[in-house]
Amino acid sequence: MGYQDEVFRKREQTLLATALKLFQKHGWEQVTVAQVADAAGIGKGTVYKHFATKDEIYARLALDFSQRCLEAYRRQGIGDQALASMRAVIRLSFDLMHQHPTEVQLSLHCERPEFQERLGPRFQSRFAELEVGYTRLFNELLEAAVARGEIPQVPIESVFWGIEAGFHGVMARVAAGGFGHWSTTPDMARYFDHVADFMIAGLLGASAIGATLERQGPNTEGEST
Amino acid sequence: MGYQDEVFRKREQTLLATALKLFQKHGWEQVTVAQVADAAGIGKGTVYKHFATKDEIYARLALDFSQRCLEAYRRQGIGDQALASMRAVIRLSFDLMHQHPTEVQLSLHCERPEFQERLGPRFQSRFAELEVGYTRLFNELLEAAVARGEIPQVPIESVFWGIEAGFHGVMARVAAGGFGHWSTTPDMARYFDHVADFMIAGLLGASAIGATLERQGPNTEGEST
DNA sequence: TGCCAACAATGACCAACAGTCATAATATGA
DNA sequence: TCATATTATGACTGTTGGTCATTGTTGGCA
Repeated sequence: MGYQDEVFRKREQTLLATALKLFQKHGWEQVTVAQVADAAGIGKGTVYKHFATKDEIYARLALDFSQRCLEAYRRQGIGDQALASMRAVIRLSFDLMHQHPTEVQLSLHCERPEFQERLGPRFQSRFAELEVGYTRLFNELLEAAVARGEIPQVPIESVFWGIEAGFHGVMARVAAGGFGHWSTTPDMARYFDHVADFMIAGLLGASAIGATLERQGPNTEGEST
Repeated sequence: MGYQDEVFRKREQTLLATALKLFQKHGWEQVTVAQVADAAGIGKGTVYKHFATKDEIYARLALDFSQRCLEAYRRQGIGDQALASMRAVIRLSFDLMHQHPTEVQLSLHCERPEFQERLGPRFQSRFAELEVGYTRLFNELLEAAVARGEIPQVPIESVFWGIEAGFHGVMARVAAGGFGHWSTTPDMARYFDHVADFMIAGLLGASAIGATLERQGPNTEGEST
C-alpha cells in the first residue's frame, strides 16, 4: 500500500506542475483537462482520481502558492524596526507576485465567493485558515510596531483594511500583466516601491487619525469631512 | 428604417436589463444565453444580433456601469477643499459599488487582459478610454489639492498607484459580498470609512515623501529601508 | 510459476452550453 | 395584393467538463 501511495502522491505533484506550466503558456482558461492529462502522460479519467473538478486544480495551485508565500514572509521575521520589517514583507510579497503572475491570477479567480461555494467546505476552510494566517502575521507586525513605539496603539481595523486593499490592488495589477496600454508606464520595481511607500504612509497616517479619535472617545461619529 | 432601428435599440436595453436581473439573482456565471433570451421574450439567435458573444454582454454591463459612475463623480465637482472633495468622490464610489455588487463583479471579470483580448479592439479601446477618464479626474483633483496648498507638488505616480490599489481592494471586497466568515466583521459603512481615511492618509504621507525625494533630486535611489 | 482477487487506469460516452445558419415570419413598397 | 428585402428563430454543431463500464495491473497465495 505504501509504494502505490507514493506513486499516487508523486503523480499529483506532476499533474499540478504540468497544469501550471500549461496555464502559464496558454492561459489557464483555455487549457482543457484533456490537454493537462495528455501533457502529464496519463488518461483524462485518471485526473479525476486526484481532483474532483477542474476547479480543484485551480484551488490547489492557488492554495499551495499562498501557503508558500506565507511561509516566506514568516521566515523574513520581525527585526528591531517593525515598520521597516513590515515594508520588507510587503515588498517581498510584491516580488513574489511578480515572479508568479499565473498563480496570482488563479488566486484572484479562487477568491471569488461563488467559486469557493462550488468547491465545498473542505477547500473553503483551507482558504479561511490561510486568511487567518495572514491576518495573524499582520497583527504581529502591527503589535511589534506599537511595542517599539513606532506607531500609537490603535484598533487594528482602522489600518488593516487599507493594507488589505493595497495588496489586492497590486494583485490585480500583476494579474493584468503590468501596465499594457498605459501612457505613463513605470517599470514594476518603481511601481512596487510607490505602492509600498503609500501603504506605509497610510498606516502611519491612519493610525494617527485612529489614535486621535480614540483619545476623543471611541463613540465619536468621526465626520471630519 | 428609423422605426425598426428604434425597436432594435429598445430591445438592446431590455436585453441588458434582463441579463443584469438574472445575473443578480442566480450569479452571472450560471446564467445561460438561452435563459436571458427566454426571460427577455425573444429567441436565442436574436441575442446574437445584438451581442457577438456572451462576453460582450458582460462587457457592456461593466462599461455602462463604469461610465455612469464616472459621470456621477464628475457631477460631484471639486469644492474649495480639494482633499475633502477627493475623499467625497472616493466615498461615493464605495457607496455606488456597494449598491451594485453584480456590476462590480462584472467589472473585475472584464478587466482581465485575456478577457479583453478575446473581445477585440472595439471594446478594448472603450475600456482604455474610461481608464483615461478616471486618471484625468484623479489628476484634476490632485492638482486642485496642490493649487490650494493642501499637499506639496509631487509626481503623480508616487500617489496614483496607491489610490488605484485601494480602489481595487474595495472592489474585490464588495465583489466577495462583504466579510463572510470573518471574525471581526465591521459593517460596510465603517469599512468604507476606514479605507477612505487610509487612502487620504496615504496620499498625504506619500506626497510628503515624494516631495522630500524630489527636493533631494529626482535620481536619488530612495532606499529609505 | 500460475492463478485469482482487488484495485487502478482508461477513453468512449453523456450532458450542457456557446455560437451558427438555413428557414420561417414579417415588414416594405409598388 | 403580391414580390422582395429584412429580421427572428430554434434546431443543429462543436467543444468541453465530468462519468463509468471495461480493461489492465499488481500483489499475495498455492
